[in-house]
Amino acid sequence: VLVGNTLITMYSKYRELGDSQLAFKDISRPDLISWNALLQAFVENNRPHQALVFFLKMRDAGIQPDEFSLVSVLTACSSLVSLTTGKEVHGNLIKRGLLPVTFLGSALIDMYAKCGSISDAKLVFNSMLYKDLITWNSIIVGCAQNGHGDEALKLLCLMREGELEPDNFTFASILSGCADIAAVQQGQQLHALILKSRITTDTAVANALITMYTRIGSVKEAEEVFSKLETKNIVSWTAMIGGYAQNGYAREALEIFNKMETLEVKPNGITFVALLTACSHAGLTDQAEELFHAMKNRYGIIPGSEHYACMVDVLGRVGRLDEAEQLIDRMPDGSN
RNA sequence: UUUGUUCAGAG
Repeated sequence: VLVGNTLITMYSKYRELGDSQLAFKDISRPDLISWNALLQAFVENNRPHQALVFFLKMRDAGIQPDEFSLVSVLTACSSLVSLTTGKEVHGNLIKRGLLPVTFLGSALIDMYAKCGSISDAKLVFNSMLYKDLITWNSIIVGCAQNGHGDEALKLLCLMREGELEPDNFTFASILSGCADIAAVQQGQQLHALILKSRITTDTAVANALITMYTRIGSVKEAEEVFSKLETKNIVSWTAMIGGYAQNGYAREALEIFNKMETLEVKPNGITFVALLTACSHAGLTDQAEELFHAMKNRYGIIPGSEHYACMVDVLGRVGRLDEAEQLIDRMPDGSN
């Protein structure tokens, strides 16, 4: 059993979910850890629905889920944005007298926040006696992602009044909250605070700064953060391209995309959304068509409805309405 | 041997 359980997890880390399932089947008497390991494998490999199905199967098999199982299934509810299922799970753990401590607590907060019920998230947060860094981060992220950037900032103050030091997760999400409400002053204050700590070099934090600055039109500041950042990832590049696009700098957007290509950084679907909007805002029809073609043929990215929408916009703006219509007819999701 | 939080996306 021990070897089998280890195998389930190992295959899951290597994104071989099928092998994890086989490893589970090969265990003659799977124990609670076996069930938990495969449940978590579904979650980690972006199969939240299968995770829920497996969770029900587990109960049918007479296995009482423990804290590990519940945290995993709550994570699945978060990614499915399934508030009703999440509440059911919460109700069950209340009935069983399980308290929302550490892992369970933050999983609940995260579930409620991701499902848009920030009031429930706060109830859980306030009911918790011991709050660690991740508990705080979970509620701060919840506020930041639900348009309550001001509350996120207040929570940051409260957190620092206690003995807890915010980390890169805290700053990245708060900055992104500031970008959403265009809280310029707070954002700059945070930037100053970050420069004093050694979090400056964190990629996610820098990426959030880039977005914050381009949202308020400070392209120069964003460029400075971007150029100083040594560990650029695809989000950094896409944020900068999108920042240029939103501020009308289509040429610059296309230029750093070329730079990306020469450095052999692989763009993703979101990168192309940013590029196509840059073209559509600037009326660069030919470039847009080239990019749309390249994304399929050179990069093997299947265009989604968001890319088709950009192209329809591009063609529509120059009066090529028939072609726009034909494109819609060829869309994979024509109902969009 | 199994569990929680962050950063980029169009119309």
